Order: sequence, then structure tokens, then C-alpha cells
Amino acid sequence: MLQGVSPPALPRRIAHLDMDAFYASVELLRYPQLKGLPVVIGGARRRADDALLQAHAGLPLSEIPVAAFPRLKEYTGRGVITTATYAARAFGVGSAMGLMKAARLCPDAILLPVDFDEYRRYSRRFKQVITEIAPVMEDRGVDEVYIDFTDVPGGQREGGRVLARLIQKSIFDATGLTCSIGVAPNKLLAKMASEFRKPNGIAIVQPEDLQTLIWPLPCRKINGVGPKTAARLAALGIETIGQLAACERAWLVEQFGASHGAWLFDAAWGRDDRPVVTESEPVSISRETTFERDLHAVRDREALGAIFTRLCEQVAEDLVRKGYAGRTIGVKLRYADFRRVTRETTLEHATADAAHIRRVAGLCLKRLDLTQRFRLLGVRVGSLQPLTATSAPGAGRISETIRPDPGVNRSDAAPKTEAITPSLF
DNA sequence: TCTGGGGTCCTTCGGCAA
DNA sequence: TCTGTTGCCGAAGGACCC
Repeated sequence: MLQGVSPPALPRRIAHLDMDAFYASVELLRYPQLKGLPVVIGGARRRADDALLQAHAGLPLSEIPVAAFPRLKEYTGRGVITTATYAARAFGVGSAMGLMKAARLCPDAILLPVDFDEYRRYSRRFKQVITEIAPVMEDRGVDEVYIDFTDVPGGQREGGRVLARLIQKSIFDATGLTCSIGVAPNKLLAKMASEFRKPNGIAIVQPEDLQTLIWPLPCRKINGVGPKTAARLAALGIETIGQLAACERAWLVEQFGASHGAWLFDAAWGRDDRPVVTESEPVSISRETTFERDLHAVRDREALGAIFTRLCEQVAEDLVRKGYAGRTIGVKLRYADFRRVTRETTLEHATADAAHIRRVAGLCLKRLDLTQRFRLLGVRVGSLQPLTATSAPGAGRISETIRPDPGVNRSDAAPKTEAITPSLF
């Protein structure tokens, strides 16, 4: 057999790019007068700045007086902080903290609502800048991407630093935002590297840097080691990645199982051959909501029914907008004590129909203990497939009648309409 | 007055068929 | 016919991430 005469493969150079304090930075572009002040962006149910915007209609956003912004102490209701500026963090306020607790720590912090539409606009812009320079990019969320530098002209120069600098500058010129970039032989190390020189920094990791740069770090810095695994490792006396690397692979497999144990060992040795994936299909689409107060299936039947219907309609709208239908329909409940339960059912045929989803999700709900109050209700559709002409979209508002579906109730083949019961299930 | 929303992937378990 | 094994699949939950 003829040997291929392709040129020697270049060493893999993978970059991880992370926007610096993305949400807060976008807000500061809008409201530059808040620079340097404690600002938290929170999961406010209602836009915390609605009144503000109305009161100053006609005035450029950047000229709204700081004194007019809503303060944390004025907020009532549930919710957590999505992100906080460094000035707010100085008060001990941080991501995932309850708004009420944060209000005690820093009552005068300015509270802004999360504006995902705006963040997505900026997200699209910076990603477009990147793909114009380096086309092999993997989307990892609104503020993060992996980029394969390997075959990009200049991608190997100074270990990737030259290209990283070009991308940083191009993003800043296009958006006014800064980012941090780590470049390494693989995604695992690149992700860790991007944290080394935040904000607005570039860090290069070469294979030979493993012992000096990676091994001293705590195990929690490995992307994929969360609080539970870190605690289990700590209980075994393993705190750093270097200590993890010193373990016998077989012993880790004994402790954590074949897959997880082997993965931990490989991660500690900086091994990761996952490719940069430029396209992916969603696996599921869901909607969920936390209520203002805990609700009871019987005593709050009407309110819950309306919320449930709305969630099903939203999921159906999302499915149609994104061009999918799904076979697995499920519900999620969070009880007042924060226990989470799920129930799901797989249908014979995929659907994107709001009424159908509601009917099947209602049956799932019936399988749960509804005598206790709960705080959250969610609806999920999984096992997605592209929406074709044969799938019944029917998204939008649930009407008074629903079409019988060929996938369930096959005995119901005769055309008839079925009134949606006004009750929850 | 703790604790959001939207995802992915993995493990475990039970039912079922070969 | 009964029992054990294996493999697959769906359901439920855990862990993790942004």
C-alpha cells in the first residue's frame, strides 16, 4: 500500500476564550456612569429598571443619574445574583447568592435585571469576529468558545500568542469588550490556561509546563470536577492536580468507577483528545419557572394551571422556532424543601404541539406527590428530531380544542376534538 | 425571607427480549 | 418449561457547566 505523503501534522494548538465579566461589561457599555460602583445583575422576575427607563424616557441611557437606579434593598421577592461587579464583590456579594442575603451585605448596590437578548447580541458579534479570523470555533455558551488554532495562518507563532492577540484586539475594536485567552495542546488545558491572566490576558501552556503550571492547582480547577468530586477527593487526601496525577490509575478506578476514575487520571496528566466541535444539535428544550411563593396543587389550582399551560406553550414555541419536535416529554418539580423530582414519558411520534405536550406533561405530573407545596415547575421536551412537514407543529397558544394525536390514544383515530380541562391536570 | 434558568452527560435500576 | 445471562432501552436522578 502506498504511504501517504501528507506533510507532518502540526502540533495541536487549542484556544479557550472567555469574555471578562461579560454581563456586567455589557451593562457598563450601556450605563457607563455606573463604572466603579457596586452593581449586581440579578434574576429579577420583573425588570428592576422598568420604572427607571420610563421616568427618564427620552434621555440617553448614559445620562440617567446614578441616584435614580434601583437599589438592592428596595427589591422584594425571590431570585439570585447572576453576576456582580468587582466593587460589589468587595462586600462579599457574589454569583448564585440569594438577593435577600446580598441586600443585607450591600443594601445600596445597584440592581440591574438580566437582559439575555442584549448579551446574545454581543455574543453573536464577538463570535463573528472570531470566525472571520479562525473558522474552527466551538460555541460553549454566551461568553465562551474554543478555537482550533492549529491550521490557522500564524496560529503556531509564539505558541499561539500572536493569533490570540489579534483576536483580542479585533473583539475589542468591534465591541468594546475584553476577553482572556488560554492556548494549550488541548481543550482541557486551554480552559485552565484562560483563567491564568484574567482580565484581558493571554496565557500559553506547552506540554512541558504541566508540572509547573497545572499540578500545583487545586483539583477543582479541572473543568468537570465540581464540588462533589472535589470533596470526595479531599476526603481521600487529594487536594492538588499533582496529587491526583500521583495516584495509581487502578486505584482511582476503584474509587470513582471505570469511566470517572480513568477520566480523572487522564485529566491530571493533561490528556484530552476531544476535538473542537463546530456544529451540534440540541438534545432537549425546556422551560421552568420559580413561583413568587410556594404553591399547592389544590389550593392554587387555577394559578398553577395557567403557569403550566404557559410553560407548555413556551416550549412549543421554542421547538417550532428552532425547528424541532420531540418524543420525550417530562416535568420537573422542586418542592419547598428543595428536593427535585422529574417524570417523563416517551411517545411513539415526535411532537411540537403545545396542547399535546400539555396533555402528556399533565399525565407525568399525576405520577408525582402533589400533596406538598412546591416552588418550581418545569416542562421539558427531549429526544429531539428536525421538525418536518409530517410533524404537527401547532405551536402557539393552546386553543380550546386539541387534535387527536396519532402517537397516543391510537384507538382515538376517529376525528374528534377534545376539550382541554380547565384544571391543572 | 438563602438558593434562577437552561442545558449536557453519566450512572443506576428495572423491564423486557433473545 | 424453567432459570440464568446478556444487552438494550427508558426512566429517574446526580453532577456539572454557563
